[in-house]
Amino acid sequence: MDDFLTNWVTQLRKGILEFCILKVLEDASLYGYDIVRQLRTLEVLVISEGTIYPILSRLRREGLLKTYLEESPEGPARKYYQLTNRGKDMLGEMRKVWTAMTQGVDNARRTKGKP
Amino acid sequence: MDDFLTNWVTQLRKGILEFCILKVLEDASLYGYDIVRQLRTLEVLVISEGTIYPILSRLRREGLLKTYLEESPEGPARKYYQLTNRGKDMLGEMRKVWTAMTQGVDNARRTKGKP
DNA sequence: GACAGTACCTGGCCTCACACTATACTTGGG
DNA sequence: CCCAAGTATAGTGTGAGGCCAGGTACTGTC
Repeated sequence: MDDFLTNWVTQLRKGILEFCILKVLEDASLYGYDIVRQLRTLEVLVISEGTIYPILSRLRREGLLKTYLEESPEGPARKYYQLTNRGKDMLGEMRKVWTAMTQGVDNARRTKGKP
Repeated sequence: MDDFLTNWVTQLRKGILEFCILKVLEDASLYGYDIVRQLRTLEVLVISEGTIYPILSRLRREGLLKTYLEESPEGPARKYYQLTNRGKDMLGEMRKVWTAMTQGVDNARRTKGKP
């Protein structure tokens, strides 16, 4: 893929990842490694662990997520992430902005002088 | 508005601005100051000149836009920006990614194990 | 016991949006 | 005549986010 386009897609992902992480956590609590797999099912959001752990830490620091540990039958303990009330509220606000943004972009074109 | 949300919206804009600029230039050549006014009509994309000129320079450097000067009846000469062929092609690619991305995000949720 | 898979995390790099600032041309008021 | 306000373009510094590369550690298999 073209360099410019690759880079653009990276930029476009900014903010969107946070949004998607909160969205997948809306229905169920998940652990980091699993979130990566979830998002990987969306072609345009192929990410690695190095990308989402910093995001998860930040979201926890901001009070949008809380965590608890649980032992795993295969590998080290899993850290589950769960939406807080503040997280749920924020997700609602973000959804509004997202809707406005996508609709706005889709309608973006030169406003004609007179019809 | 909440600090976190404000910042998130800023991040979300990344990449989207470039896309919108190319989009508004698809129908007609415009000069920088006018592009700002065009995009300001979209509530979520309120930007200032300081934001758009670096983007325009970059897009021109990348060969997606070309420019020509034209005198103005009110103020200094205007620099009009126009899509190149490469710009048109790129816009097409970006549109595909944008569509895939927005649809992907809207479908983002926990994939159920078994129904 | 070496390897692959699972699971978590950090540091440094790059790019972008934005606030701030500077420049320059035109028009109208004191 | 100068100064303020509106038009128009441009550069710099800061801060934040995504990502690559790398590191740690636990479990089961050949």
